[in-house]
Amino acid sequence: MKITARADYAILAIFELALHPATTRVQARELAGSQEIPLRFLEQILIQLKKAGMVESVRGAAGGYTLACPAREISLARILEAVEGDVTLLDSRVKPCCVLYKVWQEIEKEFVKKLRSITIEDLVRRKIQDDRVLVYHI
Amino acid sequence: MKITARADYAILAIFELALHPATTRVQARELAGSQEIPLRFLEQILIQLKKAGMVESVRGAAGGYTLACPAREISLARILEAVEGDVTLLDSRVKPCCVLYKVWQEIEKEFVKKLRSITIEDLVRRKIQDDRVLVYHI
DNA sequence: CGAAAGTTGACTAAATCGGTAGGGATTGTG
DNA sequence: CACAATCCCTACCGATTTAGTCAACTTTCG
Repeated sequence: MKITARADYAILAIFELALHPATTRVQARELAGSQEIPLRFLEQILIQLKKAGMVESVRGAAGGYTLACPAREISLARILEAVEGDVTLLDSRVKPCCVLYKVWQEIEKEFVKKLRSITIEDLVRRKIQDDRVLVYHI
Repeated sequence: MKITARADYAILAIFELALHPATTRVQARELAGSQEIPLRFLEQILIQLKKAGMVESVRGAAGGYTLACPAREISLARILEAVEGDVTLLDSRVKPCCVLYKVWQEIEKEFVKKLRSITIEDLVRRKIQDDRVLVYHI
């Protein structure tokens, strides 16, 4: 019932990408550095995100990553699905016959709905707001 | 992000106990049999539930388990806390500095609130209703 | 006392998690 | 062209968690 480090990193990486202008390429090394993610581990995660169509990459000397679609189209649910396979509370072991099963399904449905409603754009907007509050405060 | 078998079994066991009259003792063997839970594994779980004050046990030849409090006072959250230690989405690794942290906390809060609102009594009520529907249907 | 039942702690096999490592493919630069 | 920087792919590894088993012990009823 825990968010995995993998998922956490994936969200942070995409978030960091979204903070850069859409046209500039950001290198894995830079993403790893700014969010304190082990580089080699992040590279694996980025491959998953690429396969899921959320980031694009350019190889070679001046290569790097960019978002493959608007931040508004990338929800937390989408990222979790990409790196964890699926976003479900029950695994296949549980039999769909009992009362409890229905209850879990209800809870899961609500949970996923929430995850689907929060996008990277929301996170960016929140951050900008937070930063502004901070500035006012000084 | 999965419910563990342990937690699932714990809820099923308490649910099964709640289906019996409050005064009758139910043996671990019987609970295990009716919910298809490995007996030895269930015994471990029952110990945890006992320590958390949700079940009482009587040893010896005519021993067994009973609920230690009304089914209405046993929420899913309480059971999960008893067998899994805590009900949190983030582990301590995540640093509370970033925007994402706040978002996770919001989601977690909502999730736990839901788990706290569903009690074993609710499950029993639902089951009775389901069974009645079934009877009507025949 | 003896049988039935609960209790406990140690143990284990398998899966998952959080990474690391090596090497190959691709591309800009000198 | 050579080379360095970068991404990509596969394999591996140690620690932890999960799911469960086993043996031995204690308690209680008859």
